[in-house]
Amino acid sequence: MARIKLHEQVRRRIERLIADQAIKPGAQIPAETDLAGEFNVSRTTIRNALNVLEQEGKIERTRGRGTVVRQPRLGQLLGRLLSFTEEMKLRGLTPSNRLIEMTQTVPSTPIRTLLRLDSESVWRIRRVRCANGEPIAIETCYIPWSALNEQDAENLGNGSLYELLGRLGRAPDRSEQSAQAASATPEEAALLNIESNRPVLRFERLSFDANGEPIEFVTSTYRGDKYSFHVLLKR
Amino acid sequence: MARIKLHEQVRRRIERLIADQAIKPGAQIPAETDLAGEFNVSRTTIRNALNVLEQEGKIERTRGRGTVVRQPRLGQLLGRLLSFTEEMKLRGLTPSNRLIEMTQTVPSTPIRTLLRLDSESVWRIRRVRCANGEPIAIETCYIPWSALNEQDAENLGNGSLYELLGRLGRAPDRSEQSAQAASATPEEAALLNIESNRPVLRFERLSFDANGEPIEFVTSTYRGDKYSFHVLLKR
DNA sequence: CAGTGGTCTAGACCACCTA
DNA sequence: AGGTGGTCTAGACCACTGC
Repeated sequence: MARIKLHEQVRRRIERLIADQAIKPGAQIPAETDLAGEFNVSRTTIRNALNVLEQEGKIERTRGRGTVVRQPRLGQLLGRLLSFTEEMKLRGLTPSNRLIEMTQTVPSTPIRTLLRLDSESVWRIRRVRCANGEPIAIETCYIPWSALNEQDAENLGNGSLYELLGRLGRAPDRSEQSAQAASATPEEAALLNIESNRPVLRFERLSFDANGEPIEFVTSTYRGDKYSFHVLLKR
Repeated sequence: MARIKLHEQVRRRIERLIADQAIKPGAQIPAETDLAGEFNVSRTTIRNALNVLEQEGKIERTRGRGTVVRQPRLGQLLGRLLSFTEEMKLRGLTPSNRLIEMTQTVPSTPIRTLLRLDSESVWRIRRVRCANGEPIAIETCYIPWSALNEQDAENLGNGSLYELLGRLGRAPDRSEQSAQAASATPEEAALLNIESNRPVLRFERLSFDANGEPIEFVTSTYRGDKYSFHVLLKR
């Protein structure tokens, strides 16, 4: 029986209120002390929950004034680590995948270094990622061989890799991600159904499990015209 | 007399230790309880300070194991709101500016809406941003007229806008930023000293002061070959 | 002025790691 | 078993807002 953290329970209940429009965008959320009383937890726990909601862009806090529900204005905000599947669902799109390649190889030295491997092999998984059936991105993902057996790997045609890794006890916990603008190579252009040299967003992501062990290295190429990346920054 | 927050004092002292290599990358930082004893503050205060350092990518915490100084591996990480000037300094580059345009205009409707203006005019400031003398980005920045007088504005050729706004009591506190890949327009290409249609990273940023009032809207176009954007994401 | 979120204290127990 | 960071409590005072 998995123990669910208190502040997570609180967060979900408030998220639910927002999603159901029980508290409408722009409207005020009860004060932190009131929430603490209602949920029968300490104010610290309430604040932990609200910190996450703030980071996700769902609420906005102002000292002396209160906390209000934000009306999402730009696209979906990405302040936390999400899988492609999760992200597309958040944006209200239906994700799907097309598996292009799934092989076991020994990767290049830089990738071996990032994944802290010597000469072990990895799974190399290439997928075209679609939203509402339309190709949005190409993802090439390197998973240490030891993390995945062949049978598990077979389900990846449709499923979420993060979900799978979670069931194996190696859920991603944090990642370093970089983004860069580039031109689509002919191969990318063909897979994404765009012309060569059109602008694309290229991401590299190195993810770690809760032990700080590298669990995946991913490069993704997103169509420049169909995708943008949003963050909330605090001073 | 400005009151400096306790956790900020603590953060700076630890940052100093890291910068001076008194604690080397990979080495362990004293436990939170020990730090609390040393600095004579509560553990909560220590944790507030460490949270920021973690978000900035300077330390890495693992439950049961401890906290170590991260060796920066990718480029500079951007988890917090920085000005161009600050960012370039962090990357060890020398920032400079070339002012292209500085006018007072009434902006288009979408920008008026973002800045919550009716028909008031704004300062429209276009600058080429350079690192070590080389053009890196074009920045077009819209500041509500009321926030800046003509004399202040004159210093912008060389100075930091954020510093100036801070002195006027309207320092940016948070911002919403989006990033997109695109092709350089002929004008952009000329200013950035690249060919037309080369990939660029286009950012839009809407910043707010501590009262939640919009203080600037900025669009920036960065050379795709000279710039990438890094973030640390937590699950 | 009362009410809000921001900061801070001094404890406590837990989950997890290393030895 | 002892030490670590993660969670949580029950208080307190402060800075700021808006009436």
